[in-house]
Amino acid sequence: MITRFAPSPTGHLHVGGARTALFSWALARAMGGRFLVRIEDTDQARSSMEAVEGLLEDLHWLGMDWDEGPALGEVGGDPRGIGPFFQSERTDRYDTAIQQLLERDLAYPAFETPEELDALRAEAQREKRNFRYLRPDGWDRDAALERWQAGEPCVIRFRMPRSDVTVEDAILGSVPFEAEQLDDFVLRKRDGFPTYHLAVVVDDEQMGVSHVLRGQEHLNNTPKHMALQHALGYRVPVFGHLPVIQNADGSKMSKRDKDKTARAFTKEAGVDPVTLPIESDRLARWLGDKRGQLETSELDALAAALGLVLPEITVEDFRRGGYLPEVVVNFLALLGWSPGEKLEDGRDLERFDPGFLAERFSLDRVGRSNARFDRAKLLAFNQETIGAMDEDAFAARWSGWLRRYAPAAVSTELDVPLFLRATRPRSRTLADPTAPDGPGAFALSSDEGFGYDDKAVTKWLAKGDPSGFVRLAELRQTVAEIEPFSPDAIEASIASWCEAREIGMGKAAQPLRVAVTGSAASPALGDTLAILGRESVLARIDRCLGEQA
RNA sequence: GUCCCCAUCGUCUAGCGGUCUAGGACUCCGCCCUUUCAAGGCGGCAACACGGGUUCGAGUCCCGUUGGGGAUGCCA
Repeated sequence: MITRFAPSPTGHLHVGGARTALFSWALARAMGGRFLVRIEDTDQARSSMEAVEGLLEDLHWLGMDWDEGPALGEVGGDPRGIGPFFQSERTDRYDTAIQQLLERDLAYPAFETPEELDALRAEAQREKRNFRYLRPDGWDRDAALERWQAGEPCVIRFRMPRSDVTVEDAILGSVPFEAEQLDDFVLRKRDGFPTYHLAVVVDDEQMGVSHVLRGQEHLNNTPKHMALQHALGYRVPVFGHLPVIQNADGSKMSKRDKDKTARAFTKEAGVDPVTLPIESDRLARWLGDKRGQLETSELDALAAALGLVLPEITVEDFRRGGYLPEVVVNFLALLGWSPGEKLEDGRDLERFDPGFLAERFSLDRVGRSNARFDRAKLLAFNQETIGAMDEDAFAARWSGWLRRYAPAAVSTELDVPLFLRATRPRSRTLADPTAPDGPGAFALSSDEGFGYDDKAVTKWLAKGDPSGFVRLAELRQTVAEIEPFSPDAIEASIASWCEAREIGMGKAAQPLRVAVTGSAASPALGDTLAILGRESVLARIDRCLGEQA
């Protein structure tokens, strides 16, 4: 068995692609087969080398390895001599295939311009007809070949056989397609590059791919691919079409969602284009073209300029968001696959690592219905995994994330182990401890840099008899003398202070907490104060007393 | 419009004709614990889209309706 993942390098790996890759990888691993990666860069306008590198790194980060394909460290290579793995470097092979088809009159040049085709489509739509391109009956082959030979710009189309095709899908079963629905699709574009349809068929054959897993959005393409395979005398691989991953609103979760969100927001915001970080002609074109896509960097810049939060779509988005790769893999695997096993206590087995998938994955347990991507559940999985790690493992993961995404977030003076002890149980992602509104925010601002929550001040400091301010002033003295200034000693000292006055801990803890963090919620009091350090705590108490009382 | 796919709690799913008064997870809501917020423990709400068949028996099989999704590109 040979499976493959064949992304087009137009940006980071998105979650749909990640799941396709994951299932393909897991299938090969579970069946003792091979898994290869191929880069489908036939769209010259949109492909880039940075995207290739990003894609490979995303795959690697998720824990997948490939036996054949572009090299990334130890992974990849070409042991069978089936490369290159970039379609842009395989054009001779596509030309050969096209030549064969042309000679047998199974393919032919077509000279309509894109504009003419657009017009034909528009006309068909007006008349509520289905447009499909077919070679006319009285077509003059010699004349067409002559024009082609003369170098007239054209595309090469496949002569789709006028017969019904049934796709035997390993997930969906038999899927019939009527001949009337199939048209003479393009094999080679005007720019000389093959279309996806031709390239994928040629490469899968030449690379010996036996099982093709892909999203259901490709199901309609499959009869075309099968017809091509028959025409070229190729083997037909086993196809498996995976259900679509949907957004919360039920639409397909796609890379273009970022463009979609940004486009809608830009139009609505009604800002002067000159103030935006994108050249105005390009911006106008993008705004007017639903199919147009900006580069990731452009989108990020635009979002920043507009104060817009782009939807998380790519693996990199989730990595930046502080999700763990094994959790992403686990969650993605559950979107359309389940092990179908119960634990001893009657719960479903649903938490597993990539190794489990690689051992147990099978096509017969892949679902057929679309699945919505539920952030809440992903977050819950991430939190649970973070909570279950031992301290060192968590610290290592967290600092790895910090170095990559927020190297300046914490000062060198911070007691990191203590900080993490306090923030980890309150964190759902690696980004949470240092998030601006996260559980560790109080420790990351200067003594003057945070604001006081009015409600908290009123409730815990202004009210009461004696008031919180009065207690706070008394506590200041106690706090100044705690030795050592450790969580346990602080807790013990405050507790005995309360005991002596026969009052509950809350009467002391809350005024203190509000004074040093500005809010009524923070980690345990001992941890909170110890993280700040005595000096900072006293400074904040003084500030509070002076500013709020 | 046309073609294709799909249909169990709000969401992800288990269920492959009787063991289903439909199980689990997430979310949500209570209660406990508690110096706050979390975490943790316990409990609760919540689904077989509808209509016909087939069958002794249907969430499970068939057909239709409705609903959702995908495709309809010289993108992949």
